[in-house]
Amino acid sequence: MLQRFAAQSVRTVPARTDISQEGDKPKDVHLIVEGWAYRYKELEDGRRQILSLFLPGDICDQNVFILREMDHSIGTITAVRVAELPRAFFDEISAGYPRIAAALRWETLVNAAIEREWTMNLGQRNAIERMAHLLCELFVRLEMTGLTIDNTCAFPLTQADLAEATGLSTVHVNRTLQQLRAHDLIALRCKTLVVPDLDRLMRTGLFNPNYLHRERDGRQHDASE
Amino acid sequence: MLQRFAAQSVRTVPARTDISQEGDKPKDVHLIVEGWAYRYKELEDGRRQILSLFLPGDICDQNVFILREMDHSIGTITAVRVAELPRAFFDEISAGYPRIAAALRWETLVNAAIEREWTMNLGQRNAIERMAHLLCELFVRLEMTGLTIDNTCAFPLTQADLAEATGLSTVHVNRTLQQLRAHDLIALRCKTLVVPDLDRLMRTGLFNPNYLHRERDGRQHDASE
DNA sequence: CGAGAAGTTGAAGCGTGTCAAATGCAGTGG
DNA sequence: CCACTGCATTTGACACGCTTCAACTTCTCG
Repeated sequence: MLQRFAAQSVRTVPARTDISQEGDKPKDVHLIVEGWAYRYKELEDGRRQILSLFLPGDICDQNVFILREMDHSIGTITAVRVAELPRAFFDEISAGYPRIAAALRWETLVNAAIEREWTMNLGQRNAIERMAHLLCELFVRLEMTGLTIDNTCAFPLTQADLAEATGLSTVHVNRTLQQLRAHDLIALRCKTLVVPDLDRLMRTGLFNPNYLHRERDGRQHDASE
Repeated sequence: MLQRFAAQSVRTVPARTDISQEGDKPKDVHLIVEGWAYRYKELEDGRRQILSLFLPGDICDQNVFILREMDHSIGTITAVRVAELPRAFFDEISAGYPRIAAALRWETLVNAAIEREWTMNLGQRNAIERMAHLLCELFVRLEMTGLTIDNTCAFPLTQADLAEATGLSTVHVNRTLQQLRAHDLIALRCKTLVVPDLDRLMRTGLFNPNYLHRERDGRQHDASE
């Protein structure tokens, strides 16, 4: 359903490039068709925090055009194919396609829930749990979009990226990954992640997938109830 | 504009009570009319994280009824007067009141931005910065709703609450507050916060208020552009 | 084949957490 | 009005998880 509209204007952005920056006037909304991107923010002194990761199928900032300026930046990790959804697209949807509008609202809610779980992660989990949790989340999200094969998925993040996402230093990320490897919880080499036993990884990350609301992709919501 | 609808069903919830809990089926959306509340989540082993604070005028979880179950809980800090907004309310708005619908979407976006700034806070700022930032945010938000008098506001959070919001231990919260007091950045006694020099507090918290999008309350947005 | 980026390692320091006990404060009942 | 209870705040001593710094190694790619 989205595909039809999305096909409109797809462009390719190279790896490690900003799609939009803090302070910009928001224009289009971006749908990630292929590749990985991330939302981040930085302090004056250079400290950076990755706030969310966008995987194929994710919509970056629904409704942003309502705001006067962006309060964060969005950058790519890999080369990314993005569809640019103009404001008119959303107006049209909300005027004539209640089912799709509901699906979009559902997407927004799930993204918010994911961001909250990240806050939980940073506030309450220690390094190992935090890393395990992040890896679980990414694996499960990729699985939902059919981007895993058995217990394997592509994993383009560097250890420096993981550090900015988890609020740890790169050195400690390295040591944490080694610990996870030592316990056979993951294998991570050559931009490829293998999770031999997802349940065990979930347990070490205190990962409870409820917040991803995997029920049935949010399509039924306006139909039922 | 909201008042009219909100007046419908206002009820009072005592302090330190859950309004809704993780796992519940979401029903109504809550508008805080008076008092403070918070969104939180906890791990199996009891660690708790406060994810957001709701002040008078805030709407707790727009559109939640789209989800099958709550992925977090909401509880009160003080006694709270809440208006319960039924699903029908939102349907009505989005059908016939585009301006209000836009204002509601704006509210959602600002809340999301605030939650993201909290992630930034937990991931990148140290104890002093973190605490200073949180106090700045609360002070400014209260100021926006006219709930400050000069440089003073009510402040019902306990140090244990602050600990759960900042991801610090209560002991360290206590020491951090003492440091802030020692530098004359705050005075905090008897549930009252005084900020003698907001600019200095902002600087020590690396606080940049952009993310609150204070421009003009989001009312003009559907009119202009 | 060379150069820069990504990953790895060790040693030392410090910011926060933990534990435990003391103090202060508010509400309750006698 | 005072003793009693329980919660919030404060303090000290100690432990440890994580950061920092700096060097080294291994990959990746032109």
